[in-house]
Amino acid sequence: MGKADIRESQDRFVAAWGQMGSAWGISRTMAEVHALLYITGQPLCTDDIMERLQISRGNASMSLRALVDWGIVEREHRRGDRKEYFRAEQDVWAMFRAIVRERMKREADPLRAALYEIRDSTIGRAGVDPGPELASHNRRLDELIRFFHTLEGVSNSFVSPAGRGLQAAAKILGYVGGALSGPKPENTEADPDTKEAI
Amino acid sequence: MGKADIRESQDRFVAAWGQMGSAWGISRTMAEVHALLYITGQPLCTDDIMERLQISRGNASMSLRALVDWGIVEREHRRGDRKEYFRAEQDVWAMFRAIVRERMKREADPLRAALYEIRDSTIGRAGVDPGPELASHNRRLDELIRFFHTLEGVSNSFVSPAGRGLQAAAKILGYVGGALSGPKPENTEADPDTKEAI
DNA sequence: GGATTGTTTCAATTTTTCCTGAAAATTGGC
DNA sequence: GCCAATTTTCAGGAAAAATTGAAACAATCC
Repeated sequence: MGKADIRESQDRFVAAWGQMGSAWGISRTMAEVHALLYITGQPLCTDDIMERLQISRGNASMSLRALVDWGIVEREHRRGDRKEYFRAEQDVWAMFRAIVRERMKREADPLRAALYEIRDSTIGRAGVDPGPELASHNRRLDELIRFFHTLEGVSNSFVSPAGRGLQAAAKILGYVGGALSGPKPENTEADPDTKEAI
Repeated sequence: MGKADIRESQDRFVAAWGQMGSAWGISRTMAEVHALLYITGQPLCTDDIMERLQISRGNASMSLRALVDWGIVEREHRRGDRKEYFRAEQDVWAMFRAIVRERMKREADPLRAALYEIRDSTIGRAGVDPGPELASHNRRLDELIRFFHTLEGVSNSFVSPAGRGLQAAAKILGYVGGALSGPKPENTEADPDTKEAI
């Protein structure tokens, strides 16, 4: 179990993480850079990363910046050294929260906005019978909107700091589960309008 | 608000859903086919879909099969008609559960298996001091494994049928939240070993 | 303030993924 | 069992995404 073994183990982790990333719409390299920073636990500079992953400077720079934007990697400076170093968030739950926060913001929110927009421009004039086809079209859009609304509520409370967020999210989920089928869980004062709850 | 308006509204939904899909590692077309089936609510045949989305027969066939594999679209036959028709799951939560189930199975499970494999081949000989570097490497892997273990537990209970699943998932989440910081929530008998819980 | 070290940007290229269309296989009706 | 309608497969081509590398830019030191 020497340094070489650890290095190989790290490389395997990097590969596995990179593969997972690409299944989730994240560029393989970006996921690999993150994996490397996480698994080494050390702050690394651009050159370290380029060498270790055999990627170009441009690619490393882009990936690092994206990771910093996502909030799961941070820059670090050292006195007497002009290089920038990068360090990955080491708390897995904090990392997960950052990812959820970011993906909701980038993907779910715009989709929800689009859904509202679509519904509002098709809902038909007030007082006029929409006809069965439009009615069920609107119903489907509404159900989806409701779903995303709930999802956003759960995610918002989850994303708030520390374990508190997890418990808040659990509460809302429990409430939603209750509302969907069967009696409410006891001891829950969470608002069904999940956006405001917690 | 005529048929043409509904059609346009559907098209906009299809486009929005397709875009979201591609951000999540699902081919745009596959997401669009699903969107079309969901938003029309009607069973459609391959030709309907080809024409509406302007895609090739091969593409339509592949996308439909994938959707069926995912469990969010089902085949439908009609007497005296050799065509196959396809109908999308209309319950948004059921759809979400199917997606979670499938993605866990395809991506999280293999990753977790890989993590175990990596850890077990690097953990060092029993009784031999691993040294600080290997120790913290192993700790990081373990934390990740624990995280995925928990995630799997939450997802497994969630994925079980109906609102029950949601509540079960909420319970586990609440427990995890409690364990991570602060006191346990009351009224929770969920096993911390989430895999077996529920 | 100029030299040096380090970072970012982006057009060109490579790689990957997706899609097409026609051929092969399958299915249902008779 | 045969035929025609329908579906599936897959090699090749098209489109999209990721990556490189070099030039522009920025920061730091002396």
